[in-house]
Amino acid sequence: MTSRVSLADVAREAGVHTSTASRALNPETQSVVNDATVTRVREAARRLGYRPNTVARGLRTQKTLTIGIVVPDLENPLFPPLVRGAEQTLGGAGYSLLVGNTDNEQAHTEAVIAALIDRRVDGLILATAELDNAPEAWIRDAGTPVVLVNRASSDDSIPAIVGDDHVGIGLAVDHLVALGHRRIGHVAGPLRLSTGAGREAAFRAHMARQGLDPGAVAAAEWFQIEPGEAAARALLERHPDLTAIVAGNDLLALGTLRAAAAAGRAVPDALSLTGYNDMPFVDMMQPPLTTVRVPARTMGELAADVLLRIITGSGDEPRTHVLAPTLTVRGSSRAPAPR
Amino acid sequence: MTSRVSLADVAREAGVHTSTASRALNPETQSVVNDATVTRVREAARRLGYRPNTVARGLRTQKTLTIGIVVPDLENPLFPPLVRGAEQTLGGAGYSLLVGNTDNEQAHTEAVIAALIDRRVDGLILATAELDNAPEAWIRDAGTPVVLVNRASSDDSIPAIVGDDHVGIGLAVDHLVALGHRRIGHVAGPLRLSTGAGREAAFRAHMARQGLDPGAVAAAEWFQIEPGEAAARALLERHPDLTAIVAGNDLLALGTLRAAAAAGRAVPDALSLTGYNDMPFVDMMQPPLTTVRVPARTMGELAADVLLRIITGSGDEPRTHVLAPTLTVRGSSRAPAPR
DNA sequence: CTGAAAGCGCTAACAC
DNA sequence: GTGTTAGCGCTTTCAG
Repeated sequence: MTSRVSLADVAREAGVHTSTASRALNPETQSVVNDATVTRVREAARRLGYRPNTVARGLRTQKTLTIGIVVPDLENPLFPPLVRGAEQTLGGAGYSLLVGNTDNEQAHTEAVIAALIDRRVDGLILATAELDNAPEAWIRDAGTPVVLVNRASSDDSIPAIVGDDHVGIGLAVDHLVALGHRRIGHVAGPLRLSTGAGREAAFRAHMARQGLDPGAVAAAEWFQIEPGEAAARALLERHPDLTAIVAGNDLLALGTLRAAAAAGRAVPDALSLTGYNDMPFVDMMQPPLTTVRVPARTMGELAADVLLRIITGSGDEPRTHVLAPTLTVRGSSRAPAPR
Repeated sequence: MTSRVSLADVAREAGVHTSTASRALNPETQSVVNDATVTRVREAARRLGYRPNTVARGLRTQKTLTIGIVVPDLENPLFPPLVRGAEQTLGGAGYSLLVGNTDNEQAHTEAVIAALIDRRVDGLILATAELDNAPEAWIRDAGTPVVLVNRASSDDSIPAIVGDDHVGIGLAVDHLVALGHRRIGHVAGPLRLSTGAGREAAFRAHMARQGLDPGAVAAAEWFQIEPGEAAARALLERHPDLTAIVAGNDLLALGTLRAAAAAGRAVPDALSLTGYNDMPFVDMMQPPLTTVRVPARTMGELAADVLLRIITGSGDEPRTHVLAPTLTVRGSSRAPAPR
């Protein structure tokens, strides 16, 4: 039970008052204390194996050195790099990370955020994608700093780290058009999520801009393989003449791959396909996926940076960052077969 | 600032003492209080938007309702399901999860664990694989309950949730032998990690049991693709006559795939390959990977269960659970080409 | 430079 | 059934 050593024990051992021990141990206030005393206290602390109680300190200082991060689904490969990036930056600054999963359920999301706020996290990184912004209102009430990641908010006073989905989808559409495709469909993500809705709107806009029919769209229930497969199947049945499909993310693209196989449409020979996110390992799939690259890890780091800036009140006004996506061309897209 | 409502505010609003308010709000002690009072207090709490301060409660009760989980690398696809499983089970019981990454560095691991203990987590799930058990000693000193996952400890009083690597590697070796392979190599994980060392030993044992040469082994620096590629390259140069390779995990198998391609050895035609873990998406690789399945999510749930049991002191002695792996045969293994 | 005293918000004896 | 009191372990005025 070495660790149940309290500051009082250290103070007694060093023959000083707890307040002095506190000052000697805290780098900030250490300069106020006699050098000899500092040494004596530190020595005692070391000898006793003293470890400060972060909970007690947090109660007193109203800072828990803990940040909450909320993601829809840690098993979606987009999120681990993001969490990792945030953890890295935050850890370097002495913060720990409380991670919450929401499964994209509104009710669950609110419960998770509430649990985090009850634990008095110093800040919150929200990577949830629900379009409904209800939580944001009462998070502000709670006075907890927030940064959004991978989605914007209707409340634009909240900083967000987002990829530019309009540009990204444009990259995919233009790539396919340049290859010679004209009948292009879209397997969209859930339209109740900002990423799903945003990319769908972008798809329609870019198709219209290209003078092409933007009507071949099917939305999946979730950003997962099976729903993507179902949506793609429906899309291919309704529009058998499509020569290419832009998927709303990589998991939907993998589902589309399955649906295409089931429909006897080999990718890329009989159907071109693009994904979104460039999540890990899609370069090793069969075929390797052409996809729009979103720098997930960087987004996590950036979100942490901005949050830290808000918390410490340092530096300039923290603002929304829009990251430019790039297109990674691989084997799943090629020129359509001549008719 | 709705949330800066304290229990004292609620008590005042309801016209009772804080202790009464506390009792009325706590389901455990609520029965002690007059029903009418309970209603009045709850009403006041609702009206004021009261949220309990978990930090203050934790200081008083010595329970933070927080569990720490330590993983080597969240970007290794093995771990998200594991963390997810733990989070699910823990969340249902009112606990939140602090997640720490170690990057497999001893020093970093200790710092992360220390940070968690300083935050007075109620328990710790360790999925780190370092063979050196140093941290375990002082975790016990701190009195924090621990469960190990994906590796055992030399201190067998610590419960662990592990897959049976000896059996798992046996499955892979026997599968390849049954296909007709005789010259089989092993791309091992880092031997300083329990999983790396354990699987390597298992490989040698099973090869010997089969009366085959167990000497074709190369260990990778890390459980990652590039180190796997390097180790596989070295192995194939040293033993060009190998017809099959058992990789220490799926990432190493993917690296081996690259090395094989670079050496002009098509998988599975000119080289059979097995992985380990059956991490997400390896079924969609080219070729789909034959691999030993480890139920990561179940392991996370089980670890959480056991930990909860220790914390609440309920039920029988928590013990180590050894989960039986299974072999998933896919496209990366087949009979060797006739010579 | 150091000690005394107060208090962060809550719960748990112990009274009445 | 409810109020009083004390204190979890720490930091931070305020005195001296």
